[in-house]
Amino acid sequence: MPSPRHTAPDSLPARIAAAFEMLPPQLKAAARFVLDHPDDVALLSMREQARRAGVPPVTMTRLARQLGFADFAAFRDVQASLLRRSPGKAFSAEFSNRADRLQQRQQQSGDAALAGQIGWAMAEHIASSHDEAGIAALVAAAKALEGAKRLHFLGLRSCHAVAFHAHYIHGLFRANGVLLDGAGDTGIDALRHAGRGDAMLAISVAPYASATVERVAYARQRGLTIVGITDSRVSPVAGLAQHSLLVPTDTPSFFHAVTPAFAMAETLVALIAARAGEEALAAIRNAEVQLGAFSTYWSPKRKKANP
Amino acid sequence: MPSPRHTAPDSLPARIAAAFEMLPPQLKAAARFVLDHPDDVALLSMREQARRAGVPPVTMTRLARQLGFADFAAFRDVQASLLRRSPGKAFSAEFSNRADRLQQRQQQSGDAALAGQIGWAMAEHIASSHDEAGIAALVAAAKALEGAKRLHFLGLRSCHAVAFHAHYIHGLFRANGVLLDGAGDTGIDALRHAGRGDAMLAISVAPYASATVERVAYARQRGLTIVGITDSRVSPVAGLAQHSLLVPTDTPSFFHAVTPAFAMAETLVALIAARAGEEALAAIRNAEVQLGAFSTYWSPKRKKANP
DNA sequence: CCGGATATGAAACAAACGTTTCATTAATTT
DNA sequence: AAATTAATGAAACGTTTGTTTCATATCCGG
Repeated sequence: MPSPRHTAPDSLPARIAAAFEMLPPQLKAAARFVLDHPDDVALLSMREQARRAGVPPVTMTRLARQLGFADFAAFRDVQASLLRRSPGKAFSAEFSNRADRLQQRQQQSGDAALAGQIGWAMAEHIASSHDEAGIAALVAAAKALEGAKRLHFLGLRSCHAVAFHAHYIHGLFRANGVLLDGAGDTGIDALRHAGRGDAMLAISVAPYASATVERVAYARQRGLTIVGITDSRVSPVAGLAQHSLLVPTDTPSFFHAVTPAFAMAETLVALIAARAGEEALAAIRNAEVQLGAFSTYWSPKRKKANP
Repeated sequence: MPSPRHTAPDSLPARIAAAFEMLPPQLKAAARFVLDHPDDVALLSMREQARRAGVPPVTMTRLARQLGFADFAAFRDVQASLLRRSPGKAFSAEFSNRADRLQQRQQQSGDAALAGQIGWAMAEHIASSHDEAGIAALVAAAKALEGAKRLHFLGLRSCHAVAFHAHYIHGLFRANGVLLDGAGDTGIDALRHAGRGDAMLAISVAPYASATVERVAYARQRGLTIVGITDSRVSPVAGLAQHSLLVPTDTPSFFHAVTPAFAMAETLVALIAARAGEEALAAIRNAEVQLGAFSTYWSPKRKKANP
């Protein structure tokens, strides 16, 4: 027996159900199968579905077209994306609306399509890395870091920006952060005096900078608690870290996206701040005030109102 | 894309991870892809997975065998059954987790809820800033920047990481980028020799660093083309830039999220690279090869298999 | 009962699939 | 150094895929 599912008012299943009565008998048979076995659409070959539905293969093609898709493949793709555990699924209708729009956009010209896809990929990556399991890992990592005597930030090359930023915002409420940026090859010096009770946040995505790996290994050996933000559970730093925060990095562009790692770092530090309580909050406010005294920040000038 | 996931201790992914170190390099590449994209195993053709993993098709067959399956099909079937939402699964934690994920999230305790909300906000912000209008602005900005003689990157304080990163990835395919980081208060020097034909990418979100505003104003006066990544139509930088890319920055945390600005910068540079064509692409590849020659990047070492 | 439409499935199709084979290269052992 | 084993990818294999084509069957308004 098929598994009924309650669906959003204008979802694809709902659309099929609406069109159902208007279909010729054979297409109805095919549509019935699709409604009752939505998962199979993406997981079985079209011919296999036809077999199970008791219709010839052509009918599946015709059904897809009848529903407004160019292909059976197009139909299948939609079902596949609904099945993926990663993305929009976890999130509201707002998001899946956007998914639809993205599909339309794919037909646009090169630049716009590329930009749209990159943006979408990043949003999805962030959403998926902040899912249930990701958040659990995040909270655990925050707990592991908050008590550290010194917190070292390490990220080189494409990941340096992430380490830099994490260190910066961490510095708004805590004075025990150390950025291991290796300017003048001093990257490892601070670690000489570090040991048990200290911690490190290491960011590393493919291609992994070997200097990062070396330093993490060194830190590990010295007994630091290590949290890694990386792109695979088998990346070199994932192997060395007590806590690994995994972020997807692939994009339609030629670069690996660093944005998801950046997002993860921002969330992590925010979490540490939150756990540090009112004291930290006050420190953040205080930081801005102090900087304001030196006119670090711009403030709007009054203009004359129109007469 | 793709999404790494944190998994139960004895699940299939965990088994793969365990066997991972014993595998020869090519199989590792394949295994890495499988670990990082478990959904794709069931949803993509084997050849497509091989393409994405950067290995020849045979390797996927070999991987499946190595893991103890008779077929790639057998392996795929396991992954497919993990993906199905259907009956047998209906009682599993997996299913109900998903169904109620949003609701649960709201009831979660402070830390997890906060992390979830931050993640959601960031994903949302990125998606919304890559909408129709955002993309149009992005493409226009890329066009404006691609022809510049020199391209200056400016971002201070919380935005420095963004400028740094944009400069870094831009440097992978172009040699005309200049980072105005102002170390030792040299921030403005490079601008003395800049003028019409040059361009600037300025990143600035509230609270706006006044030094950034000053320098953008100076650049504008010297005739540079200016693209701003900022958080408001009425921010000081938006008023000075020919092209403004707007990013939302509010979060449930005490910090302004810089992630959306970071994402915008990454997309922008990717777009410039794409428009620069094959030449730029080759340069990017070349950059990685050259760095590889100095062993900048880590590459996996083989380990002995069990006797 | 006819005539023009719609509905249907068998067969043929190119394309893509997953696998096998085999020659070559890289490691390891003798 | 030589001998042996493991690892690798190109090419070719026979399947299976999803689609097109076309001839037949069915419907329905005259």
